[in-house]
Amino acid sequence: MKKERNTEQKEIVIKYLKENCNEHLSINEIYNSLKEDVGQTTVYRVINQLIEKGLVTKIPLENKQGFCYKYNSKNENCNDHYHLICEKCNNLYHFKSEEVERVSKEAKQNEDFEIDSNRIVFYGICKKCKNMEGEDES
Amino acid sequence: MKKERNTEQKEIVIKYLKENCNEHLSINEIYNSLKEDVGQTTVYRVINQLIEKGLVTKIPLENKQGFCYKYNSKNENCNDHYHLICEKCNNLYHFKSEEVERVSKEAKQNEDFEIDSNRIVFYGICKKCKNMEGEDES
DNA sequence: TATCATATTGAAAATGATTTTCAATAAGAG
DNA sequence: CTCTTATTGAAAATCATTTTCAATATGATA
Repeated sequence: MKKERNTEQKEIVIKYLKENCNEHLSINEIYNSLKEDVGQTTVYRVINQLIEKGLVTKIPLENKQGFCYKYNSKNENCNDHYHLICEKCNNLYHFKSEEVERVSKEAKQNEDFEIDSNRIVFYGICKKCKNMEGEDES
Repeated sequence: MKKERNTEQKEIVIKYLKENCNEHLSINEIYNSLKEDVGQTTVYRVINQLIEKGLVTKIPLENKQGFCYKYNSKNENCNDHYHLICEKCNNLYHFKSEEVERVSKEAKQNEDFEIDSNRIVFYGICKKCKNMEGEDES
């Protein structure tokens, strides 16, 4: 039963995540913004602590290895949308859907699986990349 | 315009993937099964070729870095289910849902985003882990 | 069938993301 | 103020994946 301590670095990371709670950040984005005050190892550590507490959501990147992270501020409107990741450009889009709730219910009923609404991600092709298709293969 | 060649190794990997087309395999599982005939680098290379052709789907692992792969045999019933990954045990479950189709339509209409039906993954907690909850924190 | 250009292979090295190690520091309880 | 120990950060270790490059094998062509 170790007691967690409050440190300057932890506060800085949390502050930054809160300020950018509607973006999905890579470790590098976070570290580069804070590198004068917080080491990379610590960024990883603080974020992992926050994930354990359920305060941060980790979303796998497409194609590349690595993840992006997002602070789950329950006051903000971060629970009412889902995610679309484009397989071509890797961009992440927010997606409001009325049907997703029903999918969650189906999963619970049929599979007894509790879907984590913060972690619903669909992969595919975004508008931009769809329009560019064929431009490079004429 | 390089012409692709047919090699023994390529055939071995493809054969193995086809035989296990209803499982999601990590590179290690594949490599360990074939290591007497195919090198690891080649496993990676062949799989990447198949992904480019759309014959193999790559799904990010949860928590861990890395991916798992699955052969998309269009004859088999691999297009009629989606995926649930447990955040605790990392197990992957197949999930049949009638609602998911509607979500895809919504995404197309509202966001002009073409969801790749082979790559729909929901994260959450599976039955087994839900039941175990609390056992380690009394 | 023999020859040849080059795609493919695999071991080793390189890369990139993340974790571990460990000595130095600092939080906070007493 | 002191002391225990959680935390930090640089460097090393680890793990997944890609790149390099010399050796090999494919398949087109003579």
